[in-house]
Amino acid sequence: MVRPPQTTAAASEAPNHSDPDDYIESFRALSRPSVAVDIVIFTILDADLKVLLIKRKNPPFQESWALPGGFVVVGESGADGEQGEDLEEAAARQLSEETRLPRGSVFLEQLYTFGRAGRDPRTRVISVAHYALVRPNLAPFVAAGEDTTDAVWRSVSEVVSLPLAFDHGDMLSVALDRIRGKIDYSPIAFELVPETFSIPELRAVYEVIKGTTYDPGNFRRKFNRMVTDGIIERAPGKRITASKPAQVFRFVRNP
Amino acid sequence: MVRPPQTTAAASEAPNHSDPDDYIESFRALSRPSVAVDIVIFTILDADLKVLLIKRKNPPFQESWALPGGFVVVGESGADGEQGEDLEEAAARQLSEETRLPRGSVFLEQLYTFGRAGRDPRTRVISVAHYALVRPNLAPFVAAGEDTTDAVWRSVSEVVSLPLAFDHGDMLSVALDRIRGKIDYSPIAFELVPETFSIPELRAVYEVIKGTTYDPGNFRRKFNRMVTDGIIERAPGKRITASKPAQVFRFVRNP
DNA sequence: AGAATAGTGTCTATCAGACACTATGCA
DNA sequence: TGCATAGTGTCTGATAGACACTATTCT
Repeated sequence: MVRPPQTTAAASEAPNHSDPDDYIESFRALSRPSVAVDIVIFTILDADLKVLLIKRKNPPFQESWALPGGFVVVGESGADGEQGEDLEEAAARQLSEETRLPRGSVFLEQLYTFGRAGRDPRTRVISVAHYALVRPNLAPFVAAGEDTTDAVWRSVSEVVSLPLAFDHGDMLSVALDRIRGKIDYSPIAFELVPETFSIPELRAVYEVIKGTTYDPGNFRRKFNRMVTDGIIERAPGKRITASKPAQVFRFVRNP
Repeated sequence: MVRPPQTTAAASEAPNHSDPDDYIESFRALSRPSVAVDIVIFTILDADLKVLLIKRKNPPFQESWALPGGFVVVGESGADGEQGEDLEEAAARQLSEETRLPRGSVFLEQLYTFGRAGRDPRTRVISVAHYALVRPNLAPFVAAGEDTTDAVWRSVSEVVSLPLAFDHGDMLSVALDRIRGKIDYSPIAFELVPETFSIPELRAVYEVIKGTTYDPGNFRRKFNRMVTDGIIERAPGKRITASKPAQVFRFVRNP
């Protein structure tokens, strides 16, 4: 097993506080945690909000459920060379490795950075948490065969009362707060329906995320305003339901 | 000058992909950037939004203006020992070192993590940006004598068209977006007035941050509702102005 | 007395919530 | 034909914006 490098040089040499750059440099040497990226990946299946979890095979937290994640690839270089991958790159790579979905087909955004000392018992790890939204029509392709990856969709309502590895429970809470707040003033709901969708389908997304019901008439009126504002537009075809088929719409990315 | 430690062991040994833990460990060894904390510190002085900047004395970006910041202290230990300071601790320490204001007297919150490869030309540095809000009655104590610290309050309207060191210009933009959005649905405006304040004073905060004017009557009505809702309460005394003195209020933290 | 700003009242357009009602396709 | 759900219409209360007006203190 590869051991993390030791900062013996920095630790043994006392910083020279009279030279500010020396002072800074000594702190930089002392500040070399591992940096990870963890992702709270949501989808909606069976009118239920799901999160993608992985069962850990190794300690610590062996056999616990955890969020997908991994370490950021960092190059060792100065001004000229490569310094490794961007944080968004690391998150996108992790996301596509875990879901096997093509890049760009999944909404991905930085969430919050978790860096509490001791959050990983092995060594100091700072994790830049992200969240992702997978359209329900793509979700069945994720974790389809459990032989490809060990990831499974689990109901959020069950998972919140389940101890997750590390501080992943906190990450899930923060991610839930984020999407519950953000759905009201940003178009993230359109990331949790197929490219074309009916108003009742969109309403179901709001109801699942907010945990309340919406009056069908009032909800429709709100999105009819978005049609006249050009934010969404009618799409050809109809959505077949158990009764009367519904008109489908499409989100206009740059109205 | 202290050199950053090299991860020669990890770089020369090929990861053993058949053992997942070995694989992970090798990535962890490869993922040891420096981690910094930078802070966008706002206040309002002379009816103008200000940000605290520092003139860099050393390369890179020598003589450029930069945000206050510093490296996170990270311990080298496993399960039992100390792993260093939390991110919030690092930010609070940096904030109090730079402003000399007592802890807890300044609002401080994590903003976003900037980790683009190459953002620091020396080595890979990932910076967890924060923002802080200093009450205007405390602001004059900050950077009062330029002998204590080298920090100065600069007008945001000037700074946005000024090249800052590293990606600190991006940090400022993100921080501005954040407070402009958040002032509408969270009580952060109360962090930019003295503990007691008049309605016109509070209105001035909104006007400076949003860059618009508010109708005095309509604005007052909104905050009168907050009085009846117990979010703010009348405080004794009056605020002396050039004309009619104004009633003062106090924010009720837990109504 | 007059300037300046605090503070009140009123009209209107917009929008959310509640809810009754109509339309249409499927079993 | 009846059921289920799509889709429409209407009433009401809350609120934001525009703006006219009154109140109080300082100079």
